[in-house]
Amino acid sequence: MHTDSVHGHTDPATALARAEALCRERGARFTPLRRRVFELVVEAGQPLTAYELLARFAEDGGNPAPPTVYRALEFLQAHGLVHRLASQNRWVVCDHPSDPHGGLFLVCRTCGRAVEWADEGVAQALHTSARAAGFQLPVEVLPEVEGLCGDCVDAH
Amino acid sequence: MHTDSVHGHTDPATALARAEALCRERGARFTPLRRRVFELVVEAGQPLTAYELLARFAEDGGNPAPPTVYRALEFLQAHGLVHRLASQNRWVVCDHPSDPHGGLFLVCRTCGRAVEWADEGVAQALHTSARAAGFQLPVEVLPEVEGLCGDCVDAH
DNA sequence: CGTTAAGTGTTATGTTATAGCGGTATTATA
DNA sequence: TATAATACCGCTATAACATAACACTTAACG
Repeated sequence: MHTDSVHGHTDPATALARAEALCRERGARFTPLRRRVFELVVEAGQPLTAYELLARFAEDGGNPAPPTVYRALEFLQAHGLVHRLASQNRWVVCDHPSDPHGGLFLVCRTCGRAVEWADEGVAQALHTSARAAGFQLPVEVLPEVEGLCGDCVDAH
Repeated sequence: MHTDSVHGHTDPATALARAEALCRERGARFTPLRRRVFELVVEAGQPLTAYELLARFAEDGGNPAPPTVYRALEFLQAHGLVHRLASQNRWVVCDHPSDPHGGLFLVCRTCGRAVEWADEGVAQALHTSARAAGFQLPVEVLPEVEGLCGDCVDAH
């Protein structure tokens, strides 16, 4: 029942095509720089810091300064193509940029991998709890929690 | 039914006495420095950055370097006397250091105030969801979500 | 094709956090 | 109580994360 609620396994080419289509649809410019940043985040397959992205540009022979990368990330985030993991200072691809986001990020304390897990139960519990506390939450909330992923549990 | 599940309104003297007792009980040293850091966090009544704490020491005429404050905060956190809001890079007092922590942090986007709201429903939903994703979470999880507090909603 | 807005390069700087060393105070142990 | 072991803290330096501000280029749109 939860088996198809996980995201995170789209292949890079598909993700890129989807991102491009989404931007075209919205009249947003998927420039080479933004495309490259997105591609790097997709290829990483796990959350990256902005400075790790800078380092990968350097490997390419490129040499952008931090603001360049941060601006691209902000653009991608604004269009739902990546998420910022605030608790990790890292950025991660979103594989379902057009779907609603009710759920949570599960981040493995050991290997660092993050899974975006859709679950209306969590979203509802959060909203109910927040309302009881007098808080108004945005429609989409994506809390981040740290734990151990299955692989790392198995590996003791 | 949720009316007594909020924390955050203990007066400073009580909080200090409680912290001191808890440390004595555990054989942990509640040194003047740690006491002072705790006191500053309590008095603030809202989440503070480490550098804001440093600034308050400076007002006192003190002059500690960052590691001094970070170390004290780590100690206090280890004993459950403060929480680190990872998404905010801020630290906030915990008013119920001996009780279990199932719930969430509600942080106001506008005024910055944070409320630690106990709610087993949220904790359960998170654990259920995490298990479905193959993750193992620590017993106590305290996700942070941003929204608008009642006061800031009222003030438009 | 010229005007405007958006995007990017670049420099500089601000903010948050930690490594590591050496000295002092406290605790444990004999 | 002497002394060994440990915990604590001051301090310097630097790492890691993030943004302000301005100049220049390119794309969008009449």
